[in-house]
Amino acid sequence: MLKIATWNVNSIKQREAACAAWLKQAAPDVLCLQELKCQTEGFPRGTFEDLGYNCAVLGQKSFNGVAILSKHPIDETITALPGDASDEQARYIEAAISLPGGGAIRAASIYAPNGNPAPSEKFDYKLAWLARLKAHAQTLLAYEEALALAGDYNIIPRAADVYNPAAWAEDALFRLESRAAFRRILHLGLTDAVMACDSRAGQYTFWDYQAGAWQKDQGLRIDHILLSPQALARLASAGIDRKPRSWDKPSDHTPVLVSLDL
DNA sequence: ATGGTAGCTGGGCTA
Repeated sequence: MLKIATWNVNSIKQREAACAAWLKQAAPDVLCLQELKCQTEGFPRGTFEDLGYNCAVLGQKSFNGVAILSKHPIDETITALPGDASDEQARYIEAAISLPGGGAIRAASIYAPNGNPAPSEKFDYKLAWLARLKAHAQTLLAYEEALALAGDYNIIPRAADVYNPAAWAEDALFRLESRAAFRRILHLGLTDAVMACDSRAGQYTFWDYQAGAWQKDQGLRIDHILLSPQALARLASAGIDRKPRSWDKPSDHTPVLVSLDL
């Protein structure tokens, strides 16, 4: 069984120990990380290599930053989302991974822009970035491989994925433009793995640090794993591990996980 | 009620 996970850690330096602890207990084959908030050279590579993971890292000073950890060999890495050579934000990394027995899977770690306030230049950047992601996803789907696009999409797909939809109607995470952009990506032929297994409301992946959001379970489902048809055909289970959000000094996000029969 | 928290950085931005 191949386990692929995604986790926005909100600073890998603050979350290095938690990340190592979670890797030991959940033992994913692949972990996509977002919001490293460190430069590539500052990534605590040794900690993860000691646990048996290869690391592909795209860092940036202060903000953003994405990585892919893999127990299996990483053959090829792409460190930019095509479509805008002037975009310097570290929000996308993709790896082709060889599996034991001769198979392979392609995985991307995605950190989509937040986009608030909306409307604004930030919101325009979010929508443009999502359009680039759609174009690239179309390219990848043409390979007809097992593919997982995993990460923090900063999009609440449905009203059932937010504790108070009315309060979030004008937020960049829930605006119709954002949800439409997400839906256009799905319509290429990708499947939201958690929804494919269980479409109930309240499967949150993020709880704000403020106002006791975690204690009141006032969360959002904004972290997603999208699968190609070849990966979906092998989907065994998908879910959210809430435990790390309850730990001391947590990230505001918690991991999302899929198991594939590969 | 224009707060409240966290991280990076060294004042303000991002989320």
